[in-house]
Amino acid sequence: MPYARHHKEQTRRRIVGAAAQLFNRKGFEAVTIGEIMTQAGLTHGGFYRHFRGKDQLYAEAVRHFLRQEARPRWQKGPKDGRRPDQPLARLVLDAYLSRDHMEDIGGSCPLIALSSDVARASDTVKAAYREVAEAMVHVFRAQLKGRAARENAMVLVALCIGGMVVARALDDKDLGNEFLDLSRKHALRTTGWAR
Amino acid sequence: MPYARHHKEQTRRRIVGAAAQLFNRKGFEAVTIGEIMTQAGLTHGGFYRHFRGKDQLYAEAVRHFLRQEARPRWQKGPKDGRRPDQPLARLVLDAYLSRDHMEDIGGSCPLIALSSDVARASDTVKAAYREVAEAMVHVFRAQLKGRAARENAMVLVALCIGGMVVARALDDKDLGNEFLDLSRKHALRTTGWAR
DNA sequence: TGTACATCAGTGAACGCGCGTTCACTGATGTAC
DNA sequence: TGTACATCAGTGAACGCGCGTTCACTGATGTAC
Repeated sequence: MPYARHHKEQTRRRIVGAAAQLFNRKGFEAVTIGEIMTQAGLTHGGFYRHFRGKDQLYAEAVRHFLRQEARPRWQKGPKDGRRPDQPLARLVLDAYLSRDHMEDIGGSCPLIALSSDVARASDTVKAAYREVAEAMVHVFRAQLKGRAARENAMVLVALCIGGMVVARALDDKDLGNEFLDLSRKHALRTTGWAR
Repeated sequence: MPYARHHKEQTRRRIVGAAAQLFNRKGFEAVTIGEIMTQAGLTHGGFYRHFRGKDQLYAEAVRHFLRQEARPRWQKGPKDGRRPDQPLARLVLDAYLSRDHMEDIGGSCPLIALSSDVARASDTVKAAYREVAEAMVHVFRAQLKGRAARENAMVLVALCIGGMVVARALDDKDLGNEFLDLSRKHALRTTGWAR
C-alpha cells in the first residue's frame, strides 16, 4: 500500500470539508465537482476515487457539520471568555442566532444553509439532515426540565432555524437582525434561560 | 395591436404561475426555461418576449404567491366549513403548519420552499421574499394586542417557517409532523389563540 | 541497507449532453380604409 | 361590410458553453527480497 496509512482518508476529508463550504454558499446544483476538487487542492478527475458521485458527497457534506474539526468561528463562544460556565444549550442558542453565524455562510449550520435544498434531495441526504437536527434537539433537551423537555427542545430548534432562514433571505439587514434578536429573546424567555 | 388587449398579460401570468410551481418543486437552478414554457403551454423561444432572463422571472415567481389567484388548496380552510368565523390569523396559522401545506410542494409558500435558495439570490429576489414575509407578519400582527404585537408576530413567522422547513427536510414523516404540531401548539399557547 | 517492483491516488484530455440565449421566420388577428 | 396590411406573440433550429463522468496514463512511495 503506497502512500501513508491515512493519506486517502485525509484527502477524502479535505474534499468533504471543501464541499460543505461550497454547498452552503451556492447550493447543491450550482457547485461543480471541479470547483470542489480545486478547493481541496486537487484536479477534478480524482473525485471518483473517493465518491460514487455528486449525490453521495452531498449527504456526507451535511453530516460533516457534526465533526469536531468543522466547528466554525461562531460556535466557539465569545473571544473574551466573559461567560465561562454558561450551560452549553445557552451558548449554542446565542451562537446560533448570532450575527457571526448570519454572515458565515460557508461555515453555516447546514440545517439553515441547505434547508430548502435538502427538502428536494434524496432520502440519504435527508437522513443526514435529520441526524444534525436530532443532535441539536439533544443539546437543548439536556438543559430543559420536565416531561415536555423534548417537545420544547424541538420548538427551540424550529425557532432557531426559522429565525435564521428568514434573516438570511431578506434584502434588509436590520430587519434580519430583528428576526434574530426577537427569536433569541423569545427562546430565552420561554425557557427561563434569560439571566 | 393584433391579439386581444390582455392576451400578452395573461400569457405572462401563466408563465409566472408555472415558474412558481416549478421553482418551489425543484429550486432555481434545476428548473429550465423550456420546462417552464412547456408547463405554460408554449415553446422555449417565446420566453424572451416576456422576460429579460431567468433571474427576473425568479423574483416575480416569489411575489406571485401574494396574488389572489395563487391561493392554493391548503389556504382555503377546512372543506366542511366547521369554523366559519375564526380570525384570519388563526386560520393562516393552522393552514400554514398543516399536513396539506407540507405535501403541497408546488403550491407551497415560497418563504419555505425557496428559503435557502433565496438567501443566495440577488437583492431583487430577496426584496420579493421580504414582501411576502411582511405580508405574513401583518396578518399575525392584526390579531395581536399591545406594543409588542409586531415583535410577537415576527416570532410567529419565524416559528412557522422554521417548523415547516425542518419538517420538509427530514426523511422521517412522523418526526416532521411532530415538528409541525409542536410549533402550532406553541404558537397557539403563547398567543392565547388556543380556544 | 539497498533496490526492483507493485499499487493506486491523482492527472487531464475527451465524451455526450442539455442548458440559457439568440434570431430569422411564421401566422393569427386588430386596425384602417 | 369586406379586404389589405402591419404588428408582434410565438416557433424552433442553432449557438457557445460548461457540466458530470470516464478512462488511459503517471508517478510517488510502501513493501518484499
